[in-house]
Amino acid sequence: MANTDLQTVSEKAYDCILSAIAHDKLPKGEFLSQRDLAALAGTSVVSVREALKKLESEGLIEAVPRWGVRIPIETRKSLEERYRIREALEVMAAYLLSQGFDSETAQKLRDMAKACDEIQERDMYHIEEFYERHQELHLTIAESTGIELLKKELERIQLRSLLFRSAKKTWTRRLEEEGERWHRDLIEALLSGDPVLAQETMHRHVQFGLEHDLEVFDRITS
Amino acid sequence: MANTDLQTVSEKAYDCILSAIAHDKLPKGEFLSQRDLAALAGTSVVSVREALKKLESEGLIEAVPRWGVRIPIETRKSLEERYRIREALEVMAAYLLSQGFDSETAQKLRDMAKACDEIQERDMYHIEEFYERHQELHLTIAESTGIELLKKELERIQLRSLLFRSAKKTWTRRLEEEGERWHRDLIEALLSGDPVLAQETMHRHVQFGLEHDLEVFDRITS
DNA sequence: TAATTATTACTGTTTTAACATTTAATACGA
DNA sequence: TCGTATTAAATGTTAAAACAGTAATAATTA
Repeated sequence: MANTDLQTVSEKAYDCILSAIAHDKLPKGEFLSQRDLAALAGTSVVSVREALKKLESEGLIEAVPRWGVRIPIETRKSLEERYRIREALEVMAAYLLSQGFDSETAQKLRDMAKACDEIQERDMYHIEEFYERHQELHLTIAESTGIELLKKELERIQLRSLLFRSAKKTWTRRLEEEGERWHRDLIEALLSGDPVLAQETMHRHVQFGLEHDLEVFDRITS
Repeated sequence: MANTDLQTVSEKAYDCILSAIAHDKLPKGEFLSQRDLAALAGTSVVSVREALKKLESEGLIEAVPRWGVRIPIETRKSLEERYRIREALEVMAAYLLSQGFDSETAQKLRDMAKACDEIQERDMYHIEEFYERHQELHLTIAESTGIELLKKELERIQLRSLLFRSAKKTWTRRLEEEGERWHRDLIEALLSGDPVLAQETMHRHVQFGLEHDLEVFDRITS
């Protein structure tokens, strides 16, 4: 087969634009010039158009035929909708995981949960690292179900949170009030063997995440 | 804004290839020539590449960089994985719908369910129409929750079933054995106001769909 | 001066052609 | 006849230019 090491020019453009979105280098809500994006990425227009097609499928940009593309502005509703999909997928993951797992993955999940809790307790200003580990933990949960598509879809949905990431530079009081064994408790519920407990705990976990993000959102937009 | 009536050349290529997949005009599992696809669609190569990018994001083709694209061969596992995502989304839809709806949508759903049941009872050889109405009903359920993203994601996942559609030209005994108020019962459970009953009924409904498709799949591949 | 027309400079879109790599076939030599 | 080298055709990929619209500006006219 082909050498999959060196990335395609189109992928390079994708990474470039994605990074620009993540670091708030691009204006939101207004249409972007594809030629400017090509200049930014150092590629031709068709390569950025391929990249934009992928970004559109991930919900990171919205495209209007014959008009252009723009980065959607996060709203309270888009936040809630995204969390509903997350909840659906993650509760399913919790159910499946509670139905069967090997001791190896169990240990891995416990370790990752512990790492999450410790970052949160040790230094609550390392928020970037916390979010990274937190997302990694949730993706690993999905992966551990054996349903590959579940991880893939969750990853896709989670990518949208980049639209809101730059805003989440600070903790909310909610996070501090959570117990110091927050994620470890989640994992233990998932590994308890009780599907109802697993689903219920995951439900509350995601629900908490939504409320947290909404609090940040309201603070910013006010 | 722009005239959204006339479709883009890229969209035309998309429709063309999608139709070709749905009607089994393209070989599965082996790599396809993009130039041939361009000739088939009557467009240039870059336009079909844009179309392929979208098809890839929907899981209808898989792409290997610098190598090509091919239509994935449906397997027992891919079937099960897809149904797991469906279940996650649809159970969520059932929960949300049971929590609140207006009488107008309730009536619409009852009508659609009745239509489904009647097609099934009247003439069990109109399978194409049945599947169309059935899918329409489920999408309307998702839509009625008010979470637009839920319908969108379900639509995306359901599109993958095209890979298997050509095989589903016959009923299985399972379908005949189902009660003649099958879908009406589902809708009544969703509208009962009891979230647990709603979720549980939807769970069984999707589970039944999986078992049905698996039966067809096994019959074909043996 | 105000309104209208024409021109210019942008936009997204699409095609054509060129590039780079790989597969297949042919020709050549032992 | 077998094996190797060379050539030819085909592939995915990318860039550059042409196309088709739109918006804004400049020019012209009433």
